[in-house]
Amino acid sequence: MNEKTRGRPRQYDREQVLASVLSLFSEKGYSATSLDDISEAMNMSRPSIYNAFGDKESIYLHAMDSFRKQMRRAVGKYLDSEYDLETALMNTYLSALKVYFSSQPAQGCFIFCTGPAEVINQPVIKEKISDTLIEVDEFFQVLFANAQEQGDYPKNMDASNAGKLAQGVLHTIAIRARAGESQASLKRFIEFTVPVLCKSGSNS
Amino acid sequence: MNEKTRGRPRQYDREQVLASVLSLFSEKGYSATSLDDISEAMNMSRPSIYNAFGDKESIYLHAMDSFRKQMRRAVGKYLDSEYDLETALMNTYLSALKVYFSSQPAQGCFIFCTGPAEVINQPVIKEKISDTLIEVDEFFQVLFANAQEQGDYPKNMDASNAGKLAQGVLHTIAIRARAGESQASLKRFIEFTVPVLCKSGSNS
DNA sequence: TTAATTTTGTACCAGTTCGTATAATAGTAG
DNA sequence: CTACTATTATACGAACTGGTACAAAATTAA
Repeated sequence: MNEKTRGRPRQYDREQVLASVLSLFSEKGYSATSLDDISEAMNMSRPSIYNAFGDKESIYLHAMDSFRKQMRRAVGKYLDSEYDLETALMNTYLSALKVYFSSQPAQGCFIFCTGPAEVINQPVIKEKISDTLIEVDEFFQVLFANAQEQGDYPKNMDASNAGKLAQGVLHTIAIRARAGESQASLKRFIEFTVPVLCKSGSNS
Repeated sequence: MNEKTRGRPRQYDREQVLASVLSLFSEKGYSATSLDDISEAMNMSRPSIYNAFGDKESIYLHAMDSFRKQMRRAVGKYLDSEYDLETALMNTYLSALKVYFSSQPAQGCFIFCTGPAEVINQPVIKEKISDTLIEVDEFFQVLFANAQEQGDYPKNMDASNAGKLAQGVLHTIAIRARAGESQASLKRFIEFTVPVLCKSGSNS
């Protein structure tokens, strides 16, 4: 890990500056953030940044990866099937809520609040967002499929679309948090929603 | 309507240039759109634009209003209580889907795909988005409340949160459309989701 | 006609944008 | 000590940014 390499040693910590730029992009979005802003936030000179992370778009993509990693750490454990569906969903949403409200004012989901604006003219960002959608859809789908095997969720329901709906809840929470809705209000929304997602179709 | 006023007559049609700039902002988002872009799209000189719509932020707000009006025209009729809940929801989503896919490539919802990125540093945009959230929440809430009165939806359910969830479906569809998910796939998603929203809680 | 009023077109500004060429710096390898 | 290598700092540049001063143009009112 701490191998000695040739050349002048870098003065920055990769994880740390990525966290800084993630926070910056999360606040201002992609287009409104300048390389000067980035340089200041990272405390690195422009050429160093370019050398380390590439151009602006590439920096943004690194920030997206960083955020995804953060979210995986926060909710990945709920894939372990020791949780029943309702608990897993509830914990997942509450963990996400914590992240969405982790700065003042709340900024919601970095990817789904700042990314979509750039999608039309930045194919690489579009690809990354699409990729994220798929990963999260699959995360939730597994939750529902597991529940089906354990008799916790009706087998005639489509776990794939159930997963999409579950991610949809995440999207709306993210947008609402960023738009100023209170954490308490969103928690109540989650408490309403989780049973709806779990019980749906049981009488069809 | 066509009253003669003093001064040089304007050469632009207000609705028309608003449609142009809406389309432009929808594609590029707020920050990535320059006044030169706007000037070209509107076919108006910079000072004329400033005189007619104010500064860039103000133009964006006008575009948001324009989009809201468009959506109201598209789905407003489903508030008429001659539709049952399931039909009203279904029609609303399908109408929205049409708007989200009305250009190539699909751009989803102008407000919820391009707006959130700007929210943190543009209080006025934040306010407008929050306002839109409330209006749409109320739209759906009325649908559920009406259904409750007609025995179509369980009275022990919270129509307010049901409305929020219904809008959440709109958000996720908008994001997914813009990220490249196909219209057919989203239509299937809607067909899965609507019954879930309607039947929820009937056995609690 | 003349004055008043509104919109339009030209031109400009100071500040910012992203990116890079060049050189200095700080370490390792032999 | 001398190469070699990777990172850092300075400085620059051409293009673009949002906004506006000013004068010309096109209409109505008197």
